[in-house]
Amino acid sequence: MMEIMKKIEARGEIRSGCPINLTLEMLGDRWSLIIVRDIMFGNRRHYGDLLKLSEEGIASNILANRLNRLLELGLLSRTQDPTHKQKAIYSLTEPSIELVPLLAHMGAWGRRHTPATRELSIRAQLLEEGGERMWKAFMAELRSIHLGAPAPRRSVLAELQASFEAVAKTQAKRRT
Amino acid sequence: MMEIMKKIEARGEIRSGCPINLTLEMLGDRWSLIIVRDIMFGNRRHYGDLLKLSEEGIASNILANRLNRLLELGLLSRTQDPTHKQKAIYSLTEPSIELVPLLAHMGAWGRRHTPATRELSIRAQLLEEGGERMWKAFMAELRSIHLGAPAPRRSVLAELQASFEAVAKTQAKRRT
DNA sequence: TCATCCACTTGCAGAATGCAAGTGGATTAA
DNA sequence: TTAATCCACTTGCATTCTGCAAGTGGATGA
Repeated sequence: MMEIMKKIEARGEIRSGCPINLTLEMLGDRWSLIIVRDIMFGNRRHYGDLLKLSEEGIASNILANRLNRLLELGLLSRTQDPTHKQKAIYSLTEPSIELVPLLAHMGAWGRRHTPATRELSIRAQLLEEGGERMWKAFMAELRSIHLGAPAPRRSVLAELQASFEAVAKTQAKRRT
Repeated sequence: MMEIMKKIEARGEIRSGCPINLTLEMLGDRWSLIIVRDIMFGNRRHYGDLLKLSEEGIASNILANRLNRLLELGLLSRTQDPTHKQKAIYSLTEPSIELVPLLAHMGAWGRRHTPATRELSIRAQLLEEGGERMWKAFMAELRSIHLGAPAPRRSVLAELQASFEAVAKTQAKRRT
């Protein structure tokens, strides 16, 4: 926790000791949480995946910059992909896994107050309806995927993905 | 809801229909949520209050720009102060009042993962411990203050303020 | 062997940020 | 009545950030 902020502190960026302000200093830009979201819900683990599959079209230099920043802040970790010398694997850390409730609330708020598409909202809807119980299960699953913890029985990721694909299919039909 | 985003849509800023992304397009910068926080928890209702009492030292042009943006997005409303022809009163709207759970979570996360000061964390701690029950009561109070709804019995704002002042007092002693 | 993949980097134009100073009208204290 | 102050911003300007397009050098696969 203390070490997380040392870099930011060193940069002289801290404007106040308010926890909301400090959270915004770490994550309050257009891309950092988008990247965390893609790693968390989309299981994108490589730079190339994050770049090419990006729904919002992040620029390559911005992606590189933000990944480095998130590494420095301790919100991501980076390891070698054993199958490919040039591939790096980005993983969530405990602090970023604990962003699950925050992202769930952001999704819930966005679903109510922005023109989010049904296709891209279904995960947020499930997560909202699932409540804290589901968030806990999801966090346990993320700890298994990203931190090597034992795998839990329930796979929230699979549930979310199944619903997304079901909706995507009906939406595709509707479009024909 | 639809109208809220029309301005953003018109600006051609929408990058995807994901609710998390759209929430970030509205609020994902260094200052917008800080302003909402100050109006919500600090009951700052005038431009001058927001500027001079700002813990983080927001610049006057940025404040003006963000207030306008938040007005356009429907996250704030502006009325005349009847006691002073030049004074404007900024109020929260239903969408911004519904940011309470999000801000509560941000405070909770920040308390755990950033070097927030005890003095500025006490409100976040109370709000975290109070849980959804307290958030609901707080939102009812905000609807009374900002939207003219009937006043609820419980004043969460008073509770938060009392605790903050108690901590501020002991912190002041400790500093002597 | 050679095209492709990989994680970035570089150059550059335009936009956003932030500091300091100013604006003109309304209010208040002497 | 007059002068100082308050009020909600605005303006000018230097610095930083953003985002597009193109490129880099080494590893991989056909």
